[in-house]
Amino acid sequence: MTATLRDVAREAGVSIRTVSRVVNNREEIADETRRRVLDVIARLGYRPNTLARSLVSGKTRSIAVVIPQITDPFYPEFVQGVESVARQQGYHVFLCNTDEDPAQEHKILDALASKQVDGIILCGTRLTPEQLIQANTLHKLVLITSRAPATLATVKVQEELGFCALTEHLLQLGHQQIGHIARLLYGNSARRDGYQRALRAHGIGPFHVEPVGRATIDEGRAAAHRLLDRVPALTAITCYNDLVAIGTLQACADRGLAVPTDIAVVGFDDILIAALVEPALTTMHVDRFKLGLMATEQLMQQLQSTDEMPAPTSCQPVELPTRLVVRTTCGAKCSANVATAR
Amino acid sequence: MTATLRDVAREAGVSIRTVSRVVNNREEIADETRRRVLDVIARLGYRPNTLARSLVSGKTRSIAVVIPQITDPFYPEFVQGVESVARQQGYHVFLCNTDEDPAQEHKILDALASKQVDGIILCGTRLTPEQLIQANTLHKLVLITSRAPATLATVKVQEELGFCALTEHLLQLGHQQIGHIARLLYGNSARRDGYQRALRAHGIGPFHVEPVGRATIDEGRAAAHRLLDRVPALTAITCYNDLVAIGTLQACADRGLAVPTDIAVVGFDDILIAALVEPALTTMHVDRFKLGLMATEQLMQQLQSTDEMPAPTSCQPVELPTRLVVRTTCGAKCSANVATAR
DNA sequence: TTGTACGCGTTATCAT
DNA sequence: ATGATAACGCGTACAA
Repeated sequence: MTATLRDVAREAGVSIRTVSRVVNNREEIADETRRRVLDVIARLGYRPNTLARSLVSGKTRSIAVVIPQITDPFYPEFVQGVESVARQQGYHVFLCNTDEDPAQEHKILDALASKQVDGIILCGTRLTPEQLIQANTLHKLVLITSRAPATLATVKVQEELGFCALTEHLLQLGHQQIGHIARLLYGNSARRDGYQRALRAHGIGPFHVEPVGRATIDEGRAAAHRLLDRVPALTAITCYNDLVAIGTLQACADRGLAVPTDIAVVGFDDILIAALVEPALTTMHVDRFKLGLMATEQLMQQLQSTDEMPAPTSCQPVELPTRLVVRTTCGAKCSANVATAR
Repeated sequence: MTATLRDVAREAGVSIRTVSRVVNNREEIADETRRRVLDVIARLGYRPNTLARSLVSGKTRSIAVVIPQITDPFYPEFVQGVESVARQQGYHVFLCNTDEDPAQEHKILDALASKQVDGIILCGTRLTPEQLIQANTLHKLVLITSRAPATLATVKVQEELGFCALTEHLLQLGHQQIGHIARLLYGNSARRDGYQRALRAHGIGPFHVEPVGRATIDEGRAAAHRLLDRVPALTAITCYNDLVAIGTLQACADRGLAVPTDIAVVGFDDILIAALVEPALTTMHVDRFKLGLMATEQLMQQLQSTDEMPAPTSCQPVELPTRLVVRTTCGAKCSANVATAR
């Protein structure tokens, strides 16, 4: 069906090796020969078989990006970043959704090992540290997470710092009763920690944390209702991310609470929708495209490292700063009122 | 480094062939032998090398989905659909962004041929019909588009029909001066055609079509301004998609036009944001996840077809219906007013 | 039930 | 400058 080196060689009356040389622009070849070979290549529509190449070289020039769900608004831009530097470097990208299921994630990693991908970017993993270390022996791995074994290559968003600054912003506006809707992973959350750290710095307590299972609009709405039922005096709610915040906005509307007059709401990530809802959401911007770039560059470094000359696996994880985006839902414009009101 | 069949064979004191049989659960093997082999496999952490397998079988069990941009809100759910049935069938998915650049698209298709992917789902292609037919000789191909050569396997959204129904809805509400913001590809657009068909059916003219280069919020906003400058009497604007419609909403706000009181606006696709903007957008729902499913199933059929028994390449393209979602921006609630007003 | 040997399409090592 | 040939890791006739 599709032409091989041998076909070209036979047709051009040269050896396989010669064709191979022409294809790879190797060494000197008689111009006359090269011309003839190139001619046959074009005529037969020959294309090198990457499979065979990879079998010999041990490299596939393909990587995988493993994420919970591409439909989560956080990931498309991230993946775009990954793919853009990957292709620029001649790599192709497998996309794998785990559906937030650890078992599925495990199966995927296993299958990718057989697939001989050169490296993996693993996001929002649900695996245990031990499993991650195990996976790292199998793959060249870059993790995108805030809770990772220190020995693994990691790129992280400054979640705790960012969320602390976000909460601090509300505190500056005079809020004292601040709640938080958290998404806990094995009981942990860097964002919740940031929330708590900010309150603690101001000597404010207790914490009002309400968990969601998944970080969706609907779960956010339900959680906000639970939280407000429990602590009606809240003047502000910090949300795990923008989707949850939008759900919270809906819950406030359900209860006839005006935002930001009666209560402030803030999100995290700054997804497209955040700027479009009414009232527009105050949030922390996370440059997800850049995060994808950074992760992939990190991975590429690992890929270029040899065994004798291992990459300077900077023990320090690469960190991506966040940026406060003040819109309407925090009531920043009303800061004077709030300040004088207390 | 990583164990091969030979390693396992040597270690277990059997032949390569025997190990191969165990791995593939082939034929009968003495339980004793199988046990011993499985034991060694586990101990050595052997994993079959898919590369080598593929080289022999001529199948990689990987497909590619080629799209303009994963950050376009249309695609994440589509890709999710693709990946879900692909994995279920044991296939992995390469994700390739063309950035809406025909040259890039061409390069990608070329590279994928070398990659030996088993099939490709090609969305929103910018290639010419001739190029597509050419590409189809190189790949098993499924197209997602409204403008495709009839001989190629295609899954299409009922864009013209859907847009016609959408426009009809506005006509039913009494609108007479209806504009359209179009995204033209080589001068064509199924959605614009639907708009025109609806008007024509009611004997209404002329058409008021304003083009955008890319279907984004910003371009939509600018186009809406141009359109309203040109035809201030418009009582409704139909937009190529929801992003453009949101831009149009912003343009209306810029001009102090109340929606839907002063002017109606409708979109297409029903992306998540459509329900969240204020006022909520009336639009046509396109089940993008299902579209992904359908495309992949179509491709799987092709993959299972042999040369002697070619797939019944249904000359008829598979079609996905759309569904009208009435929200606020069309002013359906005010239909009585509008009807009596004329 | 198990083993031998060849082929998949390339690259790379040695000759010539 | 060019050619024979051995890997790469696996599946599979064909033998035993």
